[in-house]
Amino acid sequence: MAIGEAMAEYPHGGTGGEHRRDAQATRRLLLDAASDLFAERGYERATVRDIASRAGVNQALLFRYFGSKKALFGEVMARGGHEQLRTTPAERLFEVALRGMLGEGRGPGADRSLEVCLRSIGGSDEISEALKGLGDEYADVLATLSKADNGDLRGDLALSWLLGIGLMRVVVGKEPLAGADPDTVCRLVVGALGTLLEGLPADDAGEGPGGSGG
Amino acid sequence: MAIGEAMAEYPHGGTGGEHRRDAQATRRLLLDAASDLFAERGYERATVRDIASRAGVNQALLFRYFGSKKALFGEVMARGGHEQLRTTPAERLFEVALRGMLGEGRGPGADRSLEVCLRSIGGSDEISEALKGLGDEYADVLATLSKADNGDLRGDLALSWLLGIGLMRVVVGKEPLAGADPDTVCRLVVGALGTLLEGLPADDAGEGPGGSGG
DNA sequence: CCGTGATGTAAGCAGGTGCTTACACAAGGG
DNA sequence: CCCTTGTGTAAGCACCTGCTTACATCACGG
Repeated sequence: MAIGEAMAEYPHGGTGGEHRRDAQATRRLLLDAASDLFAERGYERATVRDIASRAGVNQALLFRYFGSKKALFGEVMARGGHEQLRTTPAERLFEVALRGMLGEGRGPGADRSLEVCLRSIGGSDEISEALKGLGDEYADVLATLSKADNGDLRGDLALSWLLGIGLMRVVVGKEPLAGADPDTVCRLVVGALGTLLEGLPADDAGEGPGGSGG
Repeated sequence: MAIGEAMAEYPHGGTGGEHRRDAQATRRLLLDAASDLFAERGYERATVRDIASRAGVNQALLFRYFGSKKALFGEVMARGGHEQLRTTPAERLFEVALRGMLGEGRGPGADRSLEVCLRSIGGSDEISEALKGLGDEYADVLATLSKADNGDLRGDLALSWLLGIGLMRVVVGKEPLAGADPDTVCRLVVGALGTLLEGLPADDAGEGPGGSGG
């Protein structure tokens, strides 16, 4: 995943498989490793030693290139994220983000920003601020889906549900939610949210309580 | 369980306000301090030194009386919690828990178990297991509010929203949700959940998107 | 009175954390 | 060639963590 995506051409034309001395390449190695570990363990539990080890470099380089663990976290969040926000129309954002959280299209390079957020809760206050910032961007878009005067609050509530579902499913692993079919979950949630955000394109939003097949 | 069963009369009949050498009393002091700090900072960020300091006793006593930080956490969770679960009828549980999370009736001695859960996410796996257990109890009750065949999944989804709202409001402090009127939030959420759990007593569940006054 | 045991305390230990420093190796230019 | 500059590395520092140990202090029984 992380390795081998830009190791083709080195400035000195190295043909060997060994990674020669290339600051940009090791920088990216560190960023990739940090992205993975932050998503897997959250900010606090991902140690700089683990990150450097997974990147295959010395941890001192991490501080030479990024200055501090927090700065590295900032670069990770700034790099990976926001594609989903930019490329997804508002009325599809909730479902796309929800399906991303439910594990669909969790390929390499997928946007795991929300996952990182969930696993980093309770860390330092500065981290919480960074996470609040990302949440704001999502909530702002979701708020446009309601014409009510408290549309921004409704956007917050929709985002809350999104994160709560991710919390229980990805972080806690609570059953039966953790093993539930993404389609079923999505249908139930989007249907219920139709009351809150009338701009959501409901599959079959009006379905009764006994509806959805498992 | 262990506390409060022999507190009233001291063996030496002490009438003074000063706490004499009383193991039960210091045990309770430690439990109270731990309860507060776990709720404020979560499990990991609440250190045994802070807990002992807030209790006004030496930290060695913490280990003498509880053995380990994890055991202390277990006693805290076993002591405070579950009153809400036992004393609240199923159809009111969601709203009561939601209002508790929204800050109403947050007096001393209130059940902050869910708050502790939220702030302790990402800690050690054993802690996550304990939190999953508490979540199971809530979700089981909520699941009874739907007659659908996937009622347990619907219960999980309702609990997810509850925790997600607490996450954004209490832990992250995201506006406008953090400062929103509990009544408004409750009305919006319970209304939307009416689609999911038909057993919820909706205030005015059928309200349209532009309804609720802010 | 002193001894015994429960209670409280200061100091320390082993391990982990983010971060720094002193040094080794590889290029490029004089 | 040597010297400078950029890159990689091992070792260590200062601090914090949960937890332990050796010691003081009080209540009570002889």
